[in-house]
Parts: sequence; structure tokens; C-alpha cells
Amino acid sequence: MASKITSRREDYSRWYLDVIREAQLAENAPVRGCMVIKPYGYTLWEAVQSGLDRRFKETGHVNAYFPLFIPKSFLEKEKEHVEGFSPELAVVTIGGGEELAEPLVVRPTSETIIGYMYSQWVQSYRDLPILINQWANVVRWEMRTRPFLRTLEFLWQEGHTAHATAEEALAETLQMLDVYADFAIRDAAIPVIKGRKSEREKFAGAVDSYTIEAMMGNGWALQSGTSHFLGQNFAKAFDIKFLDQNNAMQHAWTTSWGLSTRMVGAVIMAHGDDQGLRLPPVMAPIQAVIVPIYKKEEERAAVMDFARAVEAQLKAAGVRVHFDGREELTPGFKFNDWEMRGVPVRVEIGPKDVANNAVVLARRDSSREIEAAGGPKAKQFGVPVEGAAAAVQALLGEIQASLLSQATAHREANTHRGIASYDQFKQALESEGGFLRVHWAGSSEDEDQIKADTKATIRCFPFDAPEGEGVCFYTGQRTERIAIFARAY
RNA sequence: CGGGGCGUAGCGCAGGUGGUAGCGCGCAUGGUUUGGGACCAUGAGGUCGAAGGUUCAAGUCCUUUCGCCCCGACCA
Repeated sequence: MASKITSRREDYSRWYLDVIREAQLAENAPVRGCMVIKPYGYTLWEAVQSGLDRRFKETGHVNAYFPLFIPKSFLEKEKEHVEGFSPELAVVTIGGGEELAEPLVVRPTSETIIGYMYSQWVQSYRDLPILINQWANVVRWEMRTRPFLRTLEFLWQEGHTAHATAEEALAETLQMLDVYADFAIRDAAIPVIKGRKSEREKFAGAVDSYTIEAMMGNGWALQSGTSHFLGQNFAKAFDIKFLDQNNAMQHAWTTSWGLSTRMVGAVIMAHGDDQGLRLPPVMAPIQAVIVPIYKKEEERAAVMDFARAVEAQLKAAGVRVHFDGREELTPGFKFNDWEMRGVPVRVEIGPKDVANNAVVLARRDSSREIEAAGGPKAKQFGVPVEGAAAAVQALLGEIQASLLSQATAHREANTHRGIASYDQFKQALESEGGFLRVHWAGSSEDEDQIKADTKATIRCFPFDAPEGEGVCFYTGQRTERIAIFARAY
């Protein structure tokens, strides 16, 4: 019974690919760098969508849809934007067999076409703010791809707002960062650090970019969502102008913010273990799986009836439950199968349980080893059937909290502080990896040099920085600024 | 775009010196099994990535070509 999943220690990158395959989340498509998201993986994406969409609407946003094709000239109107995106554009030059008068780019992001439309929609301060989100696919012709983390085509949402004042646009930018962080922490159980991007890492065309950064199982960082304050850059490029209360013509202030299918990759890498996926109950497509167990044919009917009644009880209580009635597989196989696929709670029901009028509950976030080390009980035997749904719900809540605290503990254990020199920095990165939380007074060129030397980049300048003044490990200057460096996907 | 590797059954692979294609898993059927990845029997499944060439004969040798994977540079 050799594992079908490479251990994380042996090869993290292969582990990631193995988990995606074995959990049936996605497969490579015939086209390089593209993936097919399979139903189980897509259901996870739907959990991202519903978790975010609810929050967007609660904060006053509405959904709309803008086209896939953008006139090439649009991309060229904002200088930094075109420089940032032109190397990775897919361009359509032929349509219906005819050469096009103007090539169309497949959107890499929609600031330009939405900016164009906003310019037509905005005349007065009374037309603002515009608070629109769209769920869409985008294409960026990346050199190197990985399922969910970086694919040529990916799914995301992109919010685009326009405001009358800088203050309001900035407040919107930060509000949406909070929305992302709230989703990541409460739904995905991934602790994230909110912060501002460095000049080098910010979005092409933004004044400032803000990010939520998460730590993956191997200590690398993953930018999991970004919110951009675009200032008046795009408003000027696309002529989004309005008359204010004093009859003066003003350019609008815009924002954009996006979160993609990459979040599914974040869930895999933040929580997964050597057995496979571990899904946070809030997002799990299946929260509890029922595995009926019987030896003899005489036992079968009794076990099935009992198990179906438990299924009905869980369903009625609002638990997303799946009944694994596959006849051709043994219970042992099913246990492993559902563990690989990350189902938080397994309900085992056999003849002994029927006799006791009870069920067995197994939790995915524990194991015999973890239990032996003082962790939660991996399996609870003899849970009375009358209270099964309540017991499962309580367990789901515990698992949600436990995944978040495990991920937080992992991040803290792999965050290095008090680094005083570049040598120490390099040594910490080499031996331990993880986040390097340092005082930073360097320039963009210094950042480039560090990236060239170590592959580590500034993930963000965290908002929450209680350290106070200290000495920059690189320049030796005194500074209050804290930067988090890490290797990143 | 640089550096490696690989294209043979659904998947993973084997097929010295050329001789008409095989193994494991999976799949189908039947039977025995089922509380931590069951077993037996029978069976189905192949234009060997593509195109040219050498040869009586090519998975194997030669040429060309297409594609994919992994590691870098680039990026959400």
C-alpha cells in the first residue's frame, strides 16, 4: 500500500502535483499551461466565489460582465500597464479568416476596457462611485506554469471602482483588502498578512498595490489576493472625467482588486499533508462522508438502512454529506480515498455501530500519530446516533479552527526576526526558509540585488508592524519600516 | 528563451546487437471478500507522437518535425 502521493519532504513540487491528481481537482489540458478544472476542484472554486460574492454585495458592489477581447490600442494607453503586460499577451490577428484591421488582445486584466466604458458612463459627481465586480477568465502567456498557481488561462474576479476623491478610492482599496483577508481567514482558514507591495512588486499602472500574503507548507509565500489604488492613472489614460459640485472638471480616482483560482492552490498548500488534501469545512465540497461497513449479506440491509438514516439526519441539519455506497471497494480503500480528497469528517457505520445505536467519527485534521502527540482524538467511537448531526457540526467547527491555528503556528515557527546582517539573512533563507521579517531601508535596486542573490523578494510591508525603529539589515540605516522577504510562487 | 528529460494500451513503464509488441495498475464479467489501500479466474484494449528514408523486414537504424514534463529567467 505504497502511497500515491510523494511526501512533502521528498519533493514539495511533486507532492503538490500528486495531490491535485489524486484528489481529482484538475488535469493538464492538451494545451501547454492550461488545465481542466474537474468537478471536485471546481466546487472548491465555487466556494471561493460564493464566499467572496456575498462579501462584495454586502459592501455595496454589483456584478457585470465585460468582453474577453480588447482592442490592442487600449492596452497601450497607460505606459506602465503596457510595459507590464505586453510580454505576456495573447493576440488575435485573424477573425473569420480575415486579417483584422486592429489586433485584439485576450484580456490579461480588464482595467483598460472597463476604464473606456466608465469614461462613457461618468459625467457628473452624481454618477460616482461606480462599484462593479466581474467574474471572468483572463489569459497571461506565462513561461512557466503550475496548476492553479499559474496557468495561461485562469478564473478570477476583478473589481473595478471609480470615485470622486482620492480618499474614497483609497478607503475602497483597503476595504477590499480587508474583505479578502476576512475570506482567507474565516473561510479558507489561511492566516494572511495584509500589507503594501514594494515599488518593484506592485501592479503595472498602480499608484500602490496592497496584498494578502500567505505562507505555504514549504515556507514559500503566496500572494493570495491584491487590491490596487490606481490614483488617476487610468482615469487620465481613458478620460474618466466628471464635473464636481463646483462645476470643475475632475479626473476620477479608480481602484481594482482581484483574487483568482490561485486561492485553490493556496488551500492545497496551506493545509495539505502527506496523506493529501485537508479542506477547511467552510469550503469543503463534502463536509462529511459516510462509509458503510458490512461483512455478510445479512448485515448489509441493516447497515445500509441505518447509514441512510444518518445521512438524512446530517442533510436535514445542513451538513454537506456524501454517502459512499460503492460496492466494489473495501472500507479501507474508501478511508484512504476520502482522506486523500480532504473530506473533514468521516462517519463509519458497521454492524457493531448498528448494534450500539451509534456511529464512529473520524477527523481528517488528526491521526493516530497526532493523537499520540497530544492532538485531538483521531476517531471517536460510540457517538450516539441521536446526536450524530450535532456531533458532526461541532467537529466541523473544531476542524475549521484547528486548521487555522495549525497554519498560524506553522507560519510563526517559520518566521525569522531579529536579522541583523545580510549574511544572517542569507543563512536563515538557506537553512530554514520561510518569512524573513526585517527592518528595511533599502532601495528598489537593493531589492533587485537581493532577488538576484537569493531569489527572495519583498512580499509586503506589513500594516501590522509593532517592532518600532531598528536597523536595516542591508543598509545599516535606522528605520521604522518592516519588510517581509520570502521566496514566492 | 537557456539547461535537462520524455513520447509504446486509460495511467505508469519494459522492450541488448532490426524478425511482426509485453508487464504492473486500471477496466469488463463471474465468484469469494469487506472495521485501514482484498483475492482468484476469464477477458477487452495498440495506426509504438508525426512525416520521410535505409532494409526482404523498423518500436528498434538515419533525417526532419510536432508535442509534453521538470529546472531556471518572467509572472497573480
